[in-house]
Amino acid sequence: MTTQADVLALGIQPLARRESTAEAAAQALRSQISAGRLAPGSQLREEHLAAALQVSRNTMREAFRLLAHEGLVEHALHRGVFVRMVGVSEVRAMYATRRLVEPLGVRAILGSPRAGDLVASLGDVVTAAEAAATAGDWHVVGTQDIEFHRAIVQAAGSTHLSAMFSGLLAELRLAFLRLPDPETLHEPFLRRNRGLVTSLGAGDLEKSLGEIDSYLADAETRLLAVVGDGSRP
Amino acid sequence: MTTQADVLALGIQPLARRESTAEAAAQALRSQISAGRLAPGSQLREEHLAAALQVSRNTMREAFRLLAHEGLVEHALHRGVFVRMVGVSEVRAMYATRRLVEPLGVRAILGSPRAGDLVASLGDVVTAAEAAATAGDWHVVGTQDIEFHRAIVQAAGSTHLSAMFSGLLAELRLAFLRLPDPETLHEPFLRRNRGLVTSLGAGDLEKSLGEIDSYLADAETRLLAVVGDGSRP
DNA sequence: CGTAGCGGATTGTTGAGCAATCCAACAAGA
DNA sequence: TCTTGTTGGATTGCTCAACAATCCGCTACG
Repeated sequence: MTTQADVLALGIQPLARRESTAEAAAQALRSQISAGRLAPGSQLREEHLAAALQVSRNTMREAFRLLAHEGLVEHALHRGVFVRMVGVSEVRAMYATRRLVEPLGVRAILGSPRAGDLVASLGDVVTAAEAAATAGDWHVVGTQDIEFHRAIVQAAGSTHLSAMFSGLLAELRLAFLRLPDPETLHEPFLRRNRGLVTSLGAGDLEKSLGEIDSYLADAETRLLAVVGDGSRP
Repeated sequence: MTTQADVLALGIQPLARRESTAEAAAQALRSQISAGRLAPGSQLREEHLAAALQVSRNTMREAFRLLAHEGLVEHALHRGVFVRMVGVSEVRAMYATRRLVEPLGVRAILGSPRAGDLVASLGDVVTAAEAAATAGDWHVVGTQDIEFHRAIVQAAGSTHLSAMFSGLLAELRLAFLRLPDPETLHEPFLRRNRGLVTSLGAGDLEKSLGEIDSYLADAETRLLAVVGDGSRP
């Protein structure tokens, strides 16, 4: 006989709830946006998209709300929803946040008893990115770069911080979309991420923090150079 | 003639956009929840509330989405929306986050050239809370306590962090609702907040961080003692 | 040149309706 | 008695059609 206690002891969790139609529609838009097929600044008309995805206008609106909360689109009352335009001020804000948050992850990693495991899995991510770079797949490199930093913040152990940071990274991906030449941006970061893994592996807190800081300063500068030239300065 | 540049120079902002009906409905529920009239765990039936607020069911559902994203209610597919139940694990997560984030604010305040102004306005908040305590209005004391810590995090200068923290504090208010005796919880914190203002005013970073840390440890312990006894342990 | 209206297009909101799902109560079987 | 179907009512998920409110580009006018 299995008691309720037994079930709990097994660590069984409530099953992942199926996705609603609105969530599915949102996911469809999400992939279109992150693939760059829906350009930043372009308007998403509910009637048009509802017809394309074969859902009702109301459901479409619900999907828009989801995306708006994630920061992927902007909702202007009575005017419509637009793919988020990431400008100079947004990039500045994102990197201000990263400068505050990522060091927390670095400190947590080095202070953790499982520091070895954490650094090893970070190394795996960089290795995957390096392989993708060799293959010339810069889109994957970008994805792995984002994954790398998400993992760092995750190590801080705060669900709230992780959730916020995931949203920030999704926003950041919007900025990456504006890059004419992904290689120029991502190639140097690959080396920086590898360097960070090395200094983390050596347990050198000061050097690790320095690496993060220079990574962020460099990334911000490069992004601003590109975004600043955009249609909306 | 007033040009667009003139307008921008004056710092004039786009007029406060009127709220949509859904937002208004959400606001109504928000105040009901934070006033404790909608008990945590209770179900919100769309048809019933739509009738009460005299909006359509669709609009009501949109309001639910807004609240769900804020973490005030939980949405279970095909089962309905429920006022968020804050349990032991949620409280632990909230304070883990606060322990990471609030020190960032404290460091930012002491590192700012406007440290004096910042500390002064923090002092005003505590003063207001002390006045409310004298008057026996513990609900206001709680509000000011939350405002105090929101201001600290705001000083870190990250819009992302501030937004996340505001959500966290709204969640925290849900936990406060479960307190049978608000005075017991809030009274000691009043003194701690005053102490923090003092050490901030003295420019003592170590002491300030210590104050924050002991405030958080104390608050977590007290909240866990109450929440742990709740219906959902 | 600036602006005040006009009209089409789009969004905001409503209400009704039906399918899908949940849940509590009951019935059947070991 | 305990477990396992089954069923019916209640509630949510989604759609559809319609109308009101609002925005925006256009035109005409001073």
